[in-house]
Amino acid sequence: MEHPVKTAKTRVIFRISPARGSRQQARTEATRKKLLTAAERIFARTGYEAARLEDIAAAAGYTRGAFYANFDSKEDIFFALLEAWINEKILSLTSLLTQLGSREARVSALRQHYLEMAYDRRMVLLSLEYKLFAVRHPEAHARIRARQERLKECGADILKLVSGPRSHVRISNRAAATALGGLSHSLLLERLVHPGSVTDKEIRILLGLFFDALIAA
Amino acid sequence: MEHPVKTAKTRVIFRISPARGSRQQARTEATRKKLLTAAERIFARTGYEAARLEDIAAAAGYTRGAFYANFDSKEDIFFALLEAWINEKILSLTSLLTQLGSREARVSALRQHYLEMAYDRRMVLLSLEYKLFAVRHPEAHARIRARQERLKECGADILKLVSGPRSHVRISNRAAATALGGLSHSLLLERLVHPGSVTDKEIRILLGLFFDALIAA
DNA sequence: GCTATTATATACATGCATGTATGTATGTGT
DNA sequence: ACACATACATACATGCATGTATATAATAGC
Repeated sequence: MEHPVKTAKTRVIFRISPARGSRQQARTEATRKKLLTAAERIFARTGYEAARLEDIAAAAGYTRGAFYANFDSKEDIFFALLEAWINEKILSLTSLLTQLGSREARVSALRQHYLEMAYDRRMVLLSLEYKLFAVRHPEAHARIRARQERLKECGADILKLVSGPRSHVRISNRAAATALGGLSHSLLLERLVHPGSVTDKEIRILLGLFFDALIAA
Repeated sequence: MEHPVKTAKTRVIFRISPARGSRQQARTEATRKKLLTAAERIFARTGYEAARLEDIAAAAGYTRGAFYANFDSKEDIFFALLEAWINEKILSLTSLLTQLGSREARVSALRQHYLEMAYDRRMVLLSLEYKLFAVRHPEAHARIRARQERLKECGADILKLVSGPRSHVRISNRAAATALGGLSHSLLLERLVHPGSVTDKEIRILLGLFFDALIAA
């Protein structure tokens, strides 16, 4: 009716009965959220392709009925999750950016941030899923790209704040942020594949080494 | 017969009719190889899960019949490909290791090696597939781990040759090799996702920076 | 050249995940 | 309390990839 176009189920119901009981609305929102966090786990565990909708629903405590009441397809929830996830990430990054004191405080906070990235297993795996999906689905490329772009810009802004004017720079802040995130992710991935192949200490040293080299450059 | 155990189809036929015409043998070997290189392309393009056996066969110029004559399953060819691929990689690495002249020559050759890694699109995607597969299939973990282990050891050996005794070292050669490979891979992945987000020049600089920092450390 | 064997194709059966349609129960407005 | 909408479950239909069994084409030995 109103939407012949294939749109994601982002609460079209609002329009139809705007003043519906906020009780059910809250309930819906809750299951939607549960489904999203379940999807986060399942996608990270099994990967996008192998993930079954039924597993996602079950992990949230529902059946596929609840799923299809809230999302259109696997791709739909995949993108909804990306949206929610990136927003959250950006929030935490900008808070890191704004509540800064001295430059030194900023530097060490940022250093800490990249170090912590190397311990967020779910984030690494999910992030990889989105990147691989983007590479392999050119039509969806733009959507994913736009999201990750915002995150990267955010990281670059922070690095900029930290590294000062970067006079004799040959590397953009964006590239530096990318490289730091990439190194962090790949080190964690390595640990996931070969636990114990790289020690905690080594990760800290490697990341610190690279971080300092970039800041200094 | 000899093998009740579920073994990959690695030419059991040899035993059964040892002196069969080498004509057919060559033919079989050729299609097997074609299937493997096709699988390499398809796996890299679409990922392991989404890859269809029929596409692999078609990409090699056959149908699924030829596939099942040579391999047992998707997993079977996946591992066969890993085997072939790692062996090839190790060969090229050891050749790099042996044909070395001075230490300087070795260093620059190794630098070059890591730089080139950042342009081998197929390798990055494939490598990720194997790592993700290993993380997600604990039962297959060991097989993959063993292969990649050999490769990493090889890289570490080379770094060792290059970096000398590493007196005041806090980072193992293994970890350093891992980190370099990881950075290289993640930079290329970034370029695949966001072409143009990082320039060629920046990649060279970033990798060089990190490489030098590691050698110096 | 004829038979046996191997290499590949074709056709069929099965399973499984998706999506849809319908059912049911719980909440909501009047 | 009644009519109705919403949230979710259950059952069914479909499609598609896998795997297997059978058929055909190519090759080797005699």
